[in-house]
Amino acid sequence: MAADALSRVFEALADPTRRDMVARLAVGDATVNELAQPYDVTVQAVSKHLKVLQEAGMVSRTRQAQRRPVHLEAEVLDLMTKWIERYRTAPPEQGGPR
Amino acid sequence: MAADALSRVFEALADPTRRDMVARLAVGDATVNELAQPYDVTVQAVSKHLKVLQEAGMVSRTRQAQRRPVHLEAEVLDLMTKWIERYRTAPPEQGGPR
DNA sequence: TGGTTGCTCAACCAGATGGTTGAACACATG
DNA sequence: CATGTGTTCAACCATCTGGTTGAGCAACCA
Repeated sequence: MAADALSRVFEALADPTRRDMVARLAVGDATVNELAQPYDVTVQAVSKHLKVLQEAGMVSRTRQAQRRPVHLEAEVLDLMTKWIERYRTAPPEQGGPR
Repeated sequence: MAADALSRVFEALADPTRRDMVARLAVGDATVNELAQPYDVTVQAVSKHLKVLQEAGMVSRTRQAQRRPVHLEAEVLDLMTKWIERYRTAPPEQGGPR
């Protein structure tokens, strides 16, 4: 995949599992195990997904004993929004991109 | 890649070349050759990129003699915007997603 | 100390992606 | 009809992706 920030964010959200995780994290921080629970994949696979989100700057990790809670960092979404606003058909307000 | 519409749109825009093409098409329709001109790849490669954009519903093709002009269909971007708005840190207005 | 829990790293695999070249199709024009 | 232009299709290739299993590390607990 291309290495630029915008590409990483779009790429990260191109996977429904990852979008789902973002939705889950919007409710509150969660551990890898908690995030893996709804899905029919191994914890390792979920850990990989998180790595993608982390490299896109969308989540951060802390340490809490042996747990590594995941925290949503939604600021990067604004990067995408700024790009998209330029090409939307239905401008949310006049005057170009916010 | 996952087959759902939202994933296809995110995926399509995860490539800087394709984003660039969208930017070019926002100015006006263009043929495959015109679109390929700025890039250091074959016309076939550009044709493949267009196929991705088309399958994401972001462009349509007509026929004009032997040319097949490409037209931007920006409506699908709203799909993405709706998703994103839910998780942005800086809500453009109160009251949840538009 | 030794075991258990939470997580990551490494190696591997099947399938997708983005590029190539070469051939073919569609249409206009000599 | 033959040739040139614009585009796509097919086959191939290297690399990436999303999954697996197995091993290992870090921190708590008995």
